[in-house]
Formats: sequence, structure tokens, C-alpha cells
Amino acid sequence: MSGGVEWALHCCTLLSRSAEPVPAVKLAEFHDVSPSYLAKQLQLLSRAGLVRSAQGNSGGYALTRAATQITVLDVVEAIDGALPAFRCTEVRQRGPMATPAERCTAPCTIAQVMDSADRAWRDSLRAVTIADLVADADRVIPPETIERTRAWLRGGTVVPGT
Amino acid sequence: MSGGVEWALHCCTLLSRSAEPVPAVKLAEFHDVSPSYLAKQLQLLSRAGLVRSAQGNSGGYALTRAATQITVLDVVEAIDGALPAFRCTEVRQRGPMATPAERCTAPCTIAQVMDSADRAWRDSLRAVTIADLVADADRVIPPETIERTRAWLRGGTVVPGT
DNA sequence: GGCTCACGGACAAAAGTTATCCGAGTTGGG
DNA sequence: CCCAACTCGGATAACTTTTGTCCGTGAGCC
Ligand code: FES
Ligand code: FES
Repeated sequence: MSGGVEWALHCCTLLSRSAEPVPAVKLAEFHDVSPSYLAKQLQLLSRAGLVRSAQGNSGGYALTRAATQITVLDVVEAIDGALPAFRCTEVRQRGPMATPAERCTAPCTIAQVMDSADRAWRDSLRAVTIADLVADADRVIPPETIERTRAWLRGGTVVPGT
Repeated sequence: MSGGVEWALHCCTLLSRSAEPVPAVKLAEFHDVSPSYLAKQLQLLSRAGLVRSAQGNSGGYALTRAATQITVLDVVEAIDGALPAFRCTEVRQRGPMATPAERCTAPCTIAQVMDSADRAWRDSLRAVTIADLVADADRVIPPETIERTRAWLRGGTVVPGT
């Protein structure tokens, strides 16, 4: 799985805290990651329709829907692609004892099992929304830090310890 | 996911049909895949303890336990590795608003969700054994073909159409 | 009209995979 | 007992996908 999924999910939780758009550079600075690469991930989120990009001087990224309407699976599929990890090559139709194509109406049992597991994985991710993540984070992070984060997102660059 | 997983699983179902060891070359010929590469996959299965290799003139590979005692997950983890797809980089501990390490006693919520999904995936694969796969294949493949396969595994190279 | 900002694609580096080879060890037969 | 054939095993190379970076283009704001 792509490592950028972690960044994207953290960015979504952060975006849900800000009413105004947040530039990609600021998101990168907040997480201390490569701005160029994070821009690519945000682009993927934009293509998937999860975030909306606003250009111009006070532009940036913002969620298109409420955090309760965005599942973790949405983000994962936007970054990693929606195609299943296991890909059947139809080995059974090759070799000296090949199964004739006419009998291959149903997918191979092995492919079925893999597909079922993949579905279980997706169902598990679909059950959690960004709002759930934020709610759980609020339970751990002290309220003061949350307010400081909001201020940091809103204002310019904060010089720590001043 | 590695494409060799499909080969390995098909090989396991095939091995469960033969009491005697089957050489890697024969397994490769049966599935019409690269013998050299399949050898590598079988090596991984051997390291994982799923199959036992016998050298010498009448050597080859054989399952170490009954097909009912080998799950699909065992094979997948042997080939693809047992580490989860999602890897948390602890982004929360970086950047200007970094969470102090002392508060990071529990894993990040996002990591928990990912881990839960991964567990669901593995549970799904663990629930199916090689024996289940064989039983399901027997329901589809005509008995005559199964017997021909057994004979092909036992005997030398079969010249088709002669 | 000048400025900043985000988008998009082009481009290089790294990792992981796919594929192949030859040597070490073992078995069976002469 | 020796030989020869056959097997696995690990080391090695080519390829593909992923990861990471960069700059040019176009759009909004002042
Ligand atoms: S032929 Fe693809 S999984 Fe069996
Ligand atoms: S810090 Fe790794 S998933 Fe949140």
C-alpha cells in the first residue's frame, strides 16, 4: 500500500477542523513532509472529488462534504486505486491439463476467496468516517492544543517559543 | 501483492492430490509458467515450513501437513510476507504541533483502523484451507480430468494426442 | 496589471518484482 | 564403492511499479 495514505488521512482530519481552505504548503509544513509529494496526493484526492481546490491568493484545499460523509475507504481508494490487490491470471486455462474456457464461467475458487477477503477489508474501512477519527483524536488531544492548531491553520506562520 | 501468490496456491492444491513428491519443473510445466521463478516461490513455501523438499533422483516438493491444516493465509504470508500493508510512520510526532512522545502510548487512531481492517482481511483468508479449495474444485472439474491429472503427476512426461 | 497560488504533466531516483543462472547436495543404480 | 543424473538452494541481472522532485501553465485576488 502506498505510504501516502497516512498523510492523506491526517490531512483530511486536519481539513475538517478548518472552515477556510488550507494551502498544500501549510499541510506539508504541519506534518513535516515533502511539499511536492504531498501535492500529488492532494491532487489525487481532488480528482476523486473528496476535496475542492481553490486557486488564488487565499486559496487552498477544503473538504467537499461533511466529515461524516467521507469514509476512510474513500481516501484509501483515492490514493491507492480502487482495484483489488489480488489479480487472477487465469492459470487454470494454461498448461497440459488446462480447463477449457467454456467451463470457466465462474471465477476460480482461489480468486473468489481472495475477492471475499478484499471485500471484508473494504467493508472494515468503509465503516469508519473522518468524523469518527476526529472525534477519537479529540478524546486524546488536550483542548488547548486543538485550539492552537485551529489558530495555526487560520493565521500565518507561528514562531514556536516566542 | 505478488503475482506469485496465485501460482503458489494452485501448486498447493496440486500437491495435495499427489502422495509422492513433485519436482518444481513438473509443477511449472503443469501451469505453463517460468520454472526458475516458480522455484523461488516454492523455496519461500519451504522456508515457511509449508512444504518439504526432497532432493535426489525421485525428489520434489510435498506438503508437510494435511491440506486441512494449511490455510490460504499461511500461503499468502509465506509468499508475500507477514507484515501488514499499512505502515504507520508516526506523522503525529512531527511538525510544529507534534504530539509529545509521552502521549503516544496508544497507536494512532488511523493506524488502529488500518490494523483492524488488515485483521479482517487475514481472518477471512484464515477461514479457508487448501482442502476447502480442493473440495470446491472437485465439484467443478469432471472426475476423469482429476484422474488424468493424478496419472500425469505420477508418470513421466505425457505426449498429448499420441 | 501585477502578484501569488494551485494544477498538471514531465522527469529522475528508489524500491520491489519478475526472471534466470549456476553451484551444492542427494539419491539411485552399476 | 563409484558414477552419473537429478534435485534444491541461493546469488545474480533485467524489468516494472512506486516514490519523490521539478518547473511551466493557468486561474483567482488585490
Ligand atoms: S486461475 Fe487465477 S486464481 Fe485460479
Ligand atoms: S501517526 Fe501514523 S497513522 Fe497517525
